[in-house]
Amino acid sequence: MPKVGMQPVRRRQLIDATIETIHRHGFADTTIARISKAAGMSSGIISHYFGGKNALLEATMRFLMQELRNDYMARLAQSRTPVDRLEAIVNTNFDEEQFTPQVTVAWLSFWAQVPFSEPLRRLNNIYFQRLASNLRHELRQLTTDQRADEISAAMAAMIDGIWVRSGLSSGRTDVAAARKMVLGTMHLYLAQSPAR
Amino acid sequence: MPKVGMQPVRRRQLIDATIETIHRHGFADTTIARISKAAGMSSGIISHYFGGKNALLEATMRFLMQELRNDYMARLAQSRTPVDRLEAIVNTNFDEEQFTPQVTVAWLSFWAQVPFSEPLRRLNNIYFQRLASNLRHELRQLTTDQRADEISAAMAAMIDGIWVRSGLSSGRTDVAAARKMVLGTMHLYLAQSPAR
Amino acid sequence: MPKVGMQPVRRRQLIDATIETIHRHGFADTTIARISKAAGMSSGIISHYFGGKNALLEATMRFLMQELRNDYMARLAQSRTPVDRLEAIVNTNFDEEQFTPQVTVAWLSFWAQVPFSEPLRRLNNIYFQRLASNLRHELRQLTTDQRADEISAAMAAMIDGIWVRSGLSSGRTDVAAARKMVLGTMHLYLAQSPAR
Amino acid sequence: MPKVGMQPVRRRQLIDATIETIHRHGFADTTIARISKAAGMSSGIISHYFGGKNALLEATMRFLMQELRNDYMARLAQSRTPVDRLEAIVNTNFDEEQFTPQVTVAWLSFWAQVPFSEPLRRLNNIYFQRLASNLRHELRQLTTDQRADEISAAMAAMIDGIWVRSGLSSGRTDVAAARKMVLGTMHLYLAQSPAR
DNA sequence: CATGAATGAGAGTTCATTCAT
DNA sequence: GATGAATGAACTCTCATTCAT
Repeated sequence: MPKVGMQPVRRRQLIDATIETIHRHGFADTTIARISKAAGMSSGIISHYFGGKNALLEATMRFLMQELRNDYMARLAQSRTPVDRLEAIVNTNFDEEQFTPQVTVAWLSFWAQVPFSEPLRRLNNIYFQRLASNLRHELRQLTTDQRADEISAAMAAMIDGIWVRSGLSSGRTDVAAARKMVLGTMHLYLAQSPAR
Repeated sequence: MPKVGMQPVRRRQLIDATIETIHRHGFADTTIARISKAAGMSSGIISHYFGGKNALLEATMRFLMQELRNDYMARLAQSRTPVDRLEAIVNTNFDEEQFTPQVTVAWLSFWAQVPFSEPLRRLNNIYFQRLASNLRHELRQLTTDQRADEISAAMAAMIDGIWVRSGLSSGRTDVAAARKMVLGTMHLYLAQSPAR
Repeated sequence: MPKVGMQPVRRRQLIDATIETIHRHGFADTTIARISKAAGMSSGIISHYFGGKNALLEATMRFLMQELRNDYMARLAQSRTPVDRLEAIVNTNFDEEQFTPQVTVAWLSFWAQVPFSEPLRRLNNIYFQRLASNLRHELRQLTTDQRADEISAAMAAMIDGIWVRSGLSSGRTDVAAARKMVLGTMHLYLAQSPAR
Repeated sequence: MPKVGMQPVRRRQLIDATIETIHRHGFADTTIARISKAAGMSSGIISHYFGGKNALLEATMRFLMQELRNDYMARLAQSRTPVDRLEAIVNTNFDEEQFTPQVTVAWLSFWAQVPFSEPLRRLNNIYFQRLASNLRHELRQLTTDQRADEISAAMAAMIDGIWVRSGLSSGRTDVAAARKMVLGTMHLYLAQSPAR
């Protein structure tokens, strides 16, 4: 009997190889041949496990989102106040493990495809909505709904802006500075906002 | 008799066709055949005028930057105070003419290529540095150097974040709201900053 | 305890699945994966039992010929006169069980491969020679050798022509009409032939 | 300016190369690479002129039908009586130029695809209907409608049967014998039929 | 100056076969 | 005996580039 339970392992290996390949060669030059070689497997394996290149790319983006999600849930468990949870959200988006050139470059690549791929668009909408919803929910406990929405929008734009700029810079971006910038802006806004 | 001075016209037509094609089909599916068809010319013309596809893409990104630059220079001529000029910078980045889905989607595409194309990286660095430099220069007249740098970084991140999010949303983004968000944040920061 | 005598059963199941698959997807799209799935077995089983895809296809064509042969032998046992036996030959070729879309489409597929496969060519030659030989043997008892050969050739061409046309038509061909056409032609020929 | 008017020449060259390749390697092993090599051109040319392999195959079958049609029209122009025209039909189907191993093997290949390709099915239906219609039209001037239909069916089956058997035999089939067999059967039938 | 026919390398995908279990 | 994971060669199609006209 063949080895059982290899599926999740192989899928994970291929997703890692995809991130690696996007980072090294760029989305446009991320080919099946390069991914499978990076994973140390044959080219046929991708169709075998994912059905095709696009499905692997979607799975990779979904995986990146899930990593953010997992990180957030872990941090959330240790947060008690709304401000704690807002910090958890920001810290998740600038986690030392996730906020690497590999990952930010991959996100940039996916974002460029989003307007032309329905599955990627759907995935990205989930990310956008989840971030906005999480921010709004906590902010609304601290100030008026309208003000909370404004602050949420500003924070979300700033977070994504830092991600883009990180993808575009060579070298690692300063995680602490990024957190400080977003949280600093938030506190500035909150200080000027009517309490709930 | 050959037409004289057609070169700039043809080049401009091809650049417009490139932006149009990126917006319609995405960067990956932007082919020589599609661009030349959109421009109503033959496929050979691109090598003829630009030497190759990549050179046309670089010229297109350079053109987009130049448009921003031109717009900024025009607004600058009418500005007297540092705050006026800061508003000019922000308004330029959210100009009704430039801040369209066509253009934001094109920028997103170029950004995704930047980490893998030396010419695009150079072009983007010019954009980044110019924006930072312009912002810093004006802000330093209003507060301390360190504070000015912080505010400049926050504003730049926010501007790029709004651009990304605009490229990723279908439909046009609200220009006035974008301006208000960035300038609002700026004024919030300045209000908390020591005057120069 | 391993099951004994499974080999013939498995082989027969795979041959049936092959005919089914050729009929459903066509020869070109008859893959190992499809055959084994239709048979409810693993893909490896075909190499296991037949050594490879081609050997299975040959075995399938051989099986179809054998079915015709068996049918003919059964009918022959009940025939007494040359004309009876000629009718047996024709009826065998248009037997309700064999002369189905499944089988005629499969024959068509095999015929198209015959010019390029030595094993299939050999098998088909057996079919051709057997049919001609059977027809000739009976006809030579009714008329001159030369005339018998002419009639045999005409009948054989007509039989194969009806098979082709049946494979090419959707829906079942009228078995009775086919028999009547071939036997009618035969009797027409015989009526004009010198008796032996 | 590029050469004009090459399109029909190139298309014809590729169709010839397709027939040649089918005859030499079989339908299943008729690849773009082999066809273009046989035509002395690059592999990309097929997509350029036909849009894809399937379209080339359809065009090839259509070409073979058209050749038969042209031959028939030429013979028809010299025919005066219904029997003359019936002979023209038969002679067309066993023309020395058309009835070659190359062509009969190609037809066999197409026939095997007909049940699985809508375009090929449509083309073949045209061939079938045209042959039947031509035969019936002439025969109905010689005997009753019902009898004419019977004779037409018998002749059509015999013609296709001879084509199949020709494709399956190595070496050329005797054209004269084929004509004699079909026309002989026809006259036999007509001699036994009530005059109109 | 401008065309578009032609090329051929490289892409994603399919699939018969192998073999450890 | 039987499985199905894994391979990699071969396929069709795409496309940037070249160049004769």
